[in-house]
Amino acid sequence: MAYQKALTVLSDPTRRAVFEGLRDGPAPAGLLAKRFPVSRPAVSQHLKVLRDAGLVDVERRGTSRIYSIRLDALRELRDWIDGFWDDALLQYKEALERDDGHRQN
Amino acid sequence: MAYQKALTVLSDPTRRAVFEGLRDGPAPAGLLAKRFPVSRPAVSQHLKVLRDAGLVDVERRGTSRIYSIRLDALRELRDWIDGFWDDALLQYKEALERDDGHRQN
DNA sequence: CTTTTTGGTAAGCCATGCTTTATGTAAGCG
DNA sequence: CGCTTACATAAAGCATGGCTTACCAAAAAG
Repeated sequence: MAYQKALTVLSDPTRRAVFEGLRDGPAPAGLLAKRFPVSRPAVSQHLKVLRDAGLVDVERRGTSRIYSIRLDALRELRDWIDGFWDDALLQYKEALERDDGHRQN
Repeated sequence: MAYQKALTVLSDPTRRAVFEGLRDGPAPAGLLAKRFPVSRPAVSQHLKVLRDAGLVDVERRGTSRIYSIRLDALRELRDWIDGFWDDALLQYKEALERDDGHRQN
């Protein structure tokens, strides 16, 4: 049930942008920070939140820390959304059929 | 690019619960409100936010208003997550192959 | 046309949390 | 060893936003 944490964490635009910055591959914190109009500590804190939520991984290499997407939490979020979508779609189809049925009566 | 609004809106636990309350089918506002430990106006406000984000639809029937899931916004969110997931998975596989390659050298 | 039912709107309080500046830490470098 | 690089952590300010109480609106019932 960690999709809830993921949703909470991905709600902030800046943090979401930081996370999306890892979409093409791992990157060091500094490089991520330079892309956004907020201070470097701000990005650092966002990364911490993302880490605590299990959305990213860190690996120290020399003085820099390489961040990367972590699949587990992302998968839970995907599964939740997909399940929700499936239910909603099914609901929609059933509603259509009910309407057709009524029209025939 | 409405997945951003969806993510923002679904970050609040109560609001998310209200939204999930529509997962099994449409429901009137009052019935939704009774399920949660917050006041009815609070739920009303959450429903307004969900409506503004395009996540739910309203239909007036008598004095009550029937809320239901709206597919469009949900689909955008699903597509974003799925795309992100695919990219992340691809990244993971490439990383594995790189490691294997290094091991063989 | 008053009352009831079912909700939405307004105002205000208060906690959460995002941001910045300042400081701390650990690894490479000369 | 200092010094620099690269980043984290701490403290504080300030805005956002969720909750409650109080009030309003519209449809149905009688």
